[in-house]
Amino acid sequence: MIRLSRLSDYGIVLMSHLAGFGDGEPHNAREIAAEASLPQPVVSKLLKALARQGLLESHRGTKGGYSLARRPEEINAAEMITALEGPIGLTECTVHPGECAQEASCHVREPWRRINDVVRAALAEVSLADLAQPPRTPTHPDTLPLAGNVG
Amino acid sequence: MIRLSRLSDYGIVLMSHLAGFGDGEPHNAREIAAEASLPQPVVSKLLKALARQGLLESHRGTKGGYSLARRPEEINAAEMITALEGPIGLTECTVHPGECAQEASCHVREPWRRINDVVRAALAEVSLADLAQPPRTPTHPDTLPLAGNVG
DNA sequence: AAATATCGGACTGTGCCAGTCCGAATTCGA
DNA sequence: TCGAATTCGGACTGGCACAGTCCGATATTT
Repeated sequence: MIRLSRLSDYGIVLMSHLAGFGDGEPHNAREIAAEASLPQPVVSKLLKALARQGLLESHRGTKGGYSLARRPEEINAAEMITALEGPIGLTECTVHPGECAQEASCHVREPWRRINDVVRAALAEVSLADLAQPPRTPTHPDTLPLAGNVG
Repeated sequence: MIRLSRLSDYGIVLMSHLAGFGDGEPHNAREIAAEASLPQPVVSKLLKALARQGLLESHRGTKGGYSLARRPEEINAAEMITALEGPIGLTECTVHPGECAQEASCHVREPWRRINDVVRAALAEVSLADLAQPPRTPTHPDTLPLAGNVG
């Protein structure tokens, strides 16, 4: 259904919570889980994955935890989704060329590729800062790319 | 993975084949299956679903089959996807509000709604005619909405 | 040394997807 | 009027990815 998996959705919520803290300090999985009202094992798993992909920095030990690897303005939705569930692509052939037997004769492939690029671009325009802010007061109201396209 | 299901992908390919025939005549499932090199039961199932959603007209009997309910220019990708796999929405709460326990306190919801709208709009701009045409000669080259946004 | 974290992976159940199949209803042609 | 071809509507099944849990090892702070 062109839907991201629930875990990925959670992951982005977690990122927005981390951005919301404002400090650069590490926060541990338990704290973030409580903040987001999500089960702690799930949160652990997601934070692990995000750190592995370079969006978070991990800090071991007693006062350890996770902190954003970059400023919220420098992290976008496309990155997060890619980190959480692999390359963005509506169709199989966009992500894994060559696995579809009828690629050569497929007339629909090129249009889909363009559509994919548009979706990807739309997601790349949205920063974590935009996601973390309350709806009515975005960080960069003038440059928020979605405002003009939505009714 | 923000991916449409394989069946939906097939469904759109089938629609583009039907558009490619050019005539308004009904074509049966076996013929279309052969055209698209897909198993016939799958094709049957998909055509059934598309007809049920009003995108195709079905004709029973010996010379029966399926034909487009509207002209290819009047059918867009968002419709086809919606018909094949339900409402377009990246997150659960966009499609089924009220099922997520933390909707009230979720800061990310509103931004996601805007992103959804952008994705949906992008898909609505692409007509079946655009999909069915060979890549380099779209029906409406000047109004094809994707051209400007892609590198 | 003890406590607290992450790290890395294995593990399991559930649900949806992909695909098949069948009987009934409908239409066309002879 | 009969038979053939086709859609229609639904049930059914196997497989696989997702969702979520758990544990031992490692690192860091006190």
